[in-house]
Amino acid sequence: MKHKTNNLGEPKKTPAVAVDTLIFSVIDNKLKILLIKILGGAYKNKWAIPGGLVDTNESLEKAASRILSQKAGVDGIYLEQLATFGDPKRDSRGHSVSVAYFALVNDKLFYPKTTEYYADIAWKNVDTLPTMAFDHKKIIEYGKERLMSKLAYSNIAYALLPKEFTLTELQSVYEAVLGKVLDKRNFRKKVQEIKLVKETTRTRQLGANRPAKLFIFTQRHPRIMDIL
Amino acid sequence: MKHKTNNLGEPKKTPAVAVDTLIFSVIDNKLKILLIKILGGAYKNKWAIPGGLVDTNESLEKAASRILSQKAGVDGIYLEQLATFGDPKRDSRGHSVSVAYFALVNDKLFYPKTTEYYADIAWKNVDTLPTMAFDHKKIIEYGKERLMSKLAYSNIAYALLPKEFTLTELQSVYEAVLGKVLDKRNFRKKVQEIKLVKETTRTRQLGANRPAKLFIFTQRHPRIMDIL
DNA sequence: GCAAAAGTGTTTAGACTACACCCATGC
DNA sequence: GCATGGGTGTAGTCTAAACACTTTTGC
Repeated sequence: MKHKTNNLGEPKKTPAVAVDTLIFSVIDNKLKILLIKILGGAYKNKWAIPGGLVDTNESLEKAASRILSQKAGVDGIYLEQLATFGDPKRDSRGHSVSVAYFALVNDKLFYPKTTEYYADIAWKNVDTLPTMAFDHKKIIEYGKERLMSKLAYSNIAYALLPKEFTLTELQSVYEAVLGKVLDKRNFRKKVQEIKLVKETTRTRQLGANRPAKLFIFTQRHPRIMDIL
Repeated sequence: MKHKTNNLGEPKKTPAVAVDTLIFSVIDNKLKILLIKILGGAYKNKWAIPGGLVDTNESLEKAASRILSQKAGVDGIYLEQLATFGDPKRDSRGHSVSVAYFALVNDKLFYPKTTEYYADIAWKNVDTLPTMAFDHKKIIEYGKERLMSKLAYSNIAYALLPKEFTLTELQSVYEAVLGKVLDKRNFRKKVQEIKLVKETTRTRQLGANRPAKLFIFTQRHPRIMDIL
């Protein structure tokens, strides 16, 4: 906080500030995370979560959005701060403090495409990660825990689904994140009782079977509520 | 994360990194926080939570401990990361990112004494705060929320109490933090059922009344458990 | 009429809430 | 014997969990 200066009046040396963002989605009933492959340098060809340095006079949230937009082509998604990692050895090239963010997207919204910044970009299963650069494996584990608990006590699942969805789709998002099967009747009863979702008049039919009612979230803004 | 450099090979400019620590305690059945009064500069005589800049090659936790020890004479307490605040306007003197930590102490352990770094240091009621510097009021509110919820689903109350305590003392810590009265019978039943505490053979007698059994925490390390 | 996914209720056990009186002590 | 805080049990309500069959559709 206090901008102490040394006896030369120069600012004291502090670590660099970066933001790194975990982008989660549920695809094919699996919890996935968007990873990038590093182009060059000490960590060449290692996978990492997208991130970059924060500019002075830029807020952390703005930096996170800017970096995601510039480097991964991802825009306008739900973002929430996760935690800050500052171990001096987390990056072998010098001390940087990373403020980790946590984002949820509905995969239908966008397909990753490599940019000039990265060697590759891809959705990876969260529980079979490739070798990760820095302390990113730890950050992902931490983020997964957060996601699991937020799903249980808030409505953020809305960020993982399209506007309209079936209750089966909603349930399988929960099952993919939590890694366990849920009781269909109890689940449906609960999400309607607590007004997490409400039904529309529309239906969707995929195969040769009964059409499913389409539902929407009662609120598409983060809100605390007991779900499981 | 990535240490981008500009075309001169100089490191890109990022904000300064500080840590600020919320030190909570329950004193006289009130939730209090340890505040310092700033000595000079733009925020002279405003109150703030103790903090300071992080050195390069110093971890955030180490920086927090060091600063608390140097500047407030507080050592060896429970510390946990709260969140990071990075609004460019949070400090009028320049952009700094503050990693806020959250500490709990048993007031019996120490009495604040002013150091050369501050004009004053004192315990203040959390719900009647003086005018605060920076965005510290917001940080305190955030920390109070965290404390309230952690008390409900973990055993961290141990950090607010001495080794041995009565159930009445334990209950009033909960009541002070949560700001509401709890049912004595239900509270006692619960904390023993879930083995949050266990009784000792010792008792304590204060006034002209029945002596109270003394209890200890079953575990004095952070652990998740449903309490309320 | 059959395959495939959607949809729907009831029972049971455990947890949480509300609530009032006796106990041990010092003076 | 009275004032003070310590200590205890039960009944009613609510919530969570377990569980299986009927419906609608396309072919």
